[in-house]
Amino acid sequence: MRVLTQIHAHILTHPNLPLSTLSFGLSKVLCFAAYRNVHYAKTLLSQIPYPTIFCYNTVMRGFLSQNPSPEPIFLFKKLVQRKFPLSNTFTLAFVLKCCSILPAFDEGKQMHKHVIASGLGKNLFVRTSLLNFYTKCEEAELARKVFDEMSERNVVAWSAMIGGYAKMGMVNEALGLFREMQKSGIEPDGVTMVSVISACAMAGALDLGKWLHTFIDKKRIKNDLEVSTALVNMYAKCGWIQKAKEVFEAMPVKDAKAWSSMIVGFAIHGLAREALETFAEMGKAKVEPNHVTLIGVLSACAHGGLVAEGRKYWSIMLESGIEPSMEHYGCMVDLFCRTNQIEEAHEFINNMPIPPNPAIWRTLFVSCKKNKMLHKGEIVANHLFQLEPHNPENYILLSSLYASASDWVKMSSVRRQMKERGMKAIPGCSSIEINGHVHEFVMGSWSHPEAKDIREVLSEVSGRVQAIGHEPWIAAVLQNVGDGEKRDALWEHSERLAIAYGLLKTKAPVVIRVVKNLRVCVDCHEVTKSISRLYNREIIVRDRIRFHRFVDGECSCQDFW
DNA sequence: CTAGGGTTAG
Repeated sequence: MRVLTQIHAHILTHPNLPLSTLSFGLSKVLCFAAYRNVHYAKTLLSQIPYPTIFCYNTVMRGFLSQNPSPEPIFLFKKLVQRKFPLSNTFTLAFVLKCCSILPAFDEGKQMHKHVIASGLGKNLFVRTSLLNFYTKCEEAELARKVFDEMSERNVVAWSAMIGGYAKMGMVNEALGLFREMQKSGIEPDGVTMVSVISACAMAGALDLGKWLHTFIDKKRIKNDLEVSTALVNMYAKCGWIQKAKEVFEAMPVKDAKAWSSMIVGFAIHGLAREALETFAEMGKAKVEPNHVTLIGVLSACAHGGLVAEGRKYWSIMLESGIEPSMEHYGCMVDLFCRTNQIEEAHEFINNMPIPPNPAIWRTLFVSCKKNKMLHKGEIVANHLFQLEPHNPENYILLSSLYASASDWVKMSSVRRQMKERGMKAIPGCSSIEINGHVHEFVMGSWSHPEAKDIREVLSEVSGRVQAIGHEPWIAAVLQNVGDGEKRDALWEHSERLAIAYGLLKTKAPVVIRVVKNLRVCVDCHEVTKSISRLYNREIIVRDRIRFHRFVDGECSCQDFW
């Protein structure tokens, strides 16, 4: 940098240099400065008599290589004002990238107009940047429009759209587009695979995920750090933790993200000891943990009920200079709550330096409900309703607090309020993958083509479960109806429909794997334990938070979830 | 000098 400033000074102290030489010299200095001190490069830009578009692009690129900054957008505005020099495809790509990083929706939309006006809209780089910008702003339809209007699409364009869908949570769209891509004859590469594997991880689609893994080997797609990490994550999120571990151990190089995936994987399976051992190994391997690693470690402690360890890792986190975020606080609150240290949890929340979010209050609320602390629960609910007056989940929770205390008057009142405000509960939904197809079951809905057979299986299961003395936990049903109807309602819970379908379509020793959008209720948990013993089947249920592995009447969570 | 990728509480 010192040399650069010397050259800069030299150029400026020779006023008789021809203008073109001056410009050229300063541009060269700017180029070198862009990555070292981008602000210096920006100053230089203003001193160059007639800067080329290349100079502007270089400074923009410099800003993009650093922390998120709107500078490239400002520079572009200058370009537009001065009408010189004219933008090229590189400029547009850089500015759009800046808009997606921030993200800056309005500026990006403006850029779309500039793209059209510039006549460079057909350029692949520009279009892909535009498409990526829209997905980062969660504008699925606008992104898809940009994609559909492309006259030619390469593997990058396809990957951008597939990955965009996956990140927006539109898993089926992502997987569907991957199939279309194959039909179109464009060969997927490692980047494409990472996006598709992530979509499988979200959907819990193990069979498809396994197929993709074979596909990678067969097509000799490079199994780099990102692909392997995505596979570890996918196997963990699809319930096959041993395979996740196997892929992880075979990785020649592991960075913080790879270690974090493995630790988080163990955590959601309730394998706290394994998660902590892996964290220790990570230390031995001299890989610095990041904030996500610590989320994994702390949530492992929470899932395992390890309070002392949780506190220990909390201080380790502070010592290693990781500033605790909402997620870290959430893990600690969860840790106290799961071990029924409600006062401790509440105090921890009150001492948070950042205002607690609804999720944190909900954690505390659920704990109050479990411990039948009606009064405290109402106080916590107040915080929740202040922050989120329009979230139906909060109404459901409060009414379940009253239901657990058999206070039907207050329960109905909450239900009525909910109805009056036009709010609907999110219905429970479970899915099971059979022969590569994901079958979805919604609570109480019998729209599946094989509904009749499923009913038969369920009534047989229900008979056998009751015969061994299962008492339905009817407090799980919120409706203010007779106990008989509550018993029936329990048998329509979505996970039972999915498990019944699994029993119907597969035979032992095939593992029944179910993914649920909400948490499992106490009664379903008990019933699934019984099914695993009575039918001698391993059943793995991924609920909204973690895994339950049912084998021979026991669950891996040891009734702690 | 340009576009697409992996880990994130409840």
